[in-house]
Amino acid sequence: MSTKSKRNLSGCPIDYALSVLGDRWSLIIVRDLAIRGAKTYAELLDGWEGISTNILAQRMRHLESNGIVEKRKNPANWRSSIYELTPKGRDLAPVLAEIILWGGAYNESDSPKNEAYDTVKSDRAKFEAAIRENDEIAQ
Amino acid sequence: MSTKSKRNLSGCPIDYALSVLGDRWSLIIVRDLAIRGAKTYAELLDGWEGISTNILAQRMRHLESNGIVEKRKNPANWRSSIYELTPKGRDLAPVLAEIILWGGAYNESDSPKNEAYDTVKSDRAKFEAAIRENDEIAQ
DNA sequence: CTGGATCCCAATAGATACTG
DNA sequence: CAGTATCTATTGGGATCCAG
Repeated sequence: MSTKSKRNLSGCPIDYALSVLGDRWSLIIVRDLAIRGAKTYAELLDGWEGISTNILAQRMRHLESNGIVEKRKNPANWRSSIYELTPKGRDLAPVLAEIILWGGAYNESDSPKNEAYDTVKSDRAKFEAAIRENDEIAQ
Repeated sequence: MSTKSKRNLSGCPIDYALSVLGDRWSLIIVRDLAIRGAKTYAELLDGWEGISTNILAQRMRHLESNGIVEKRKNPANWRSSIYELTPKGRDLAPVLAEIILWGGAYNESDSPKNEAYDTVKSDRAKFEAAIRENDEIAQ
């Protein structure tokens, strides 16, 4: 098992980013935490795409060990945990912004309704600030 | 087989981008075309990370069918083909830029020597313009 | 109940050898 | 040079099980 980082041989910053986020699910999870306001395992499971439990658990471990997310106890409900982005994770805001702009420009299908997707286009600084401050602009 | 797009159920622009680029290699290939000046299959094979031949062939087909790259004959050498980014592919420049900035900020290892990585930091517009114009700032 | 772990099985990714 | 063929390894979905 081992949370061995998927190897970043070249030292290239893109390769490094891919070693942390370069799979089909990690960035979806970041998106759910950053702009959909998901906070718990159950909320992450119940996303738009339907990740399975084993993959989610594995990715959360990977993201945690790479300093993207942090897990803490929910003070309001001791049975539940709260996941949140670290500053390193929140620094992905500009990456998310550019991906949303590119994906929005070339994807034919309609985006799901989410204020954030409009915000990126109309006021990108606001979008990024919201993620950085962990304010919810979401859903 | 089939170059079936890896499914973009949710319509989310991020999910769309991931359906095209969300694996360990596609963005590496885009990087090699955009900033390392690779143009042929052999040059792509001979990158910093060492992709294997079957994966490269498969990804090139996927990228081509998703409108990111274009293949044409090399006018100077009829036995060889030239791959290049389409405008859609070159529009990934801002995404690459943000990834390089993020990866550069958090990756401990030294980046390989490439002018482009310095250019992003010092003059981002120049970096993006170079990719958009298909000028080589590379290696 | 929430947050997983486990198992089974299908589908993909990948290394290496080889070919038109 | 630009791939394909083959074989192995890893990932992923879905159901179920289990611990706090």
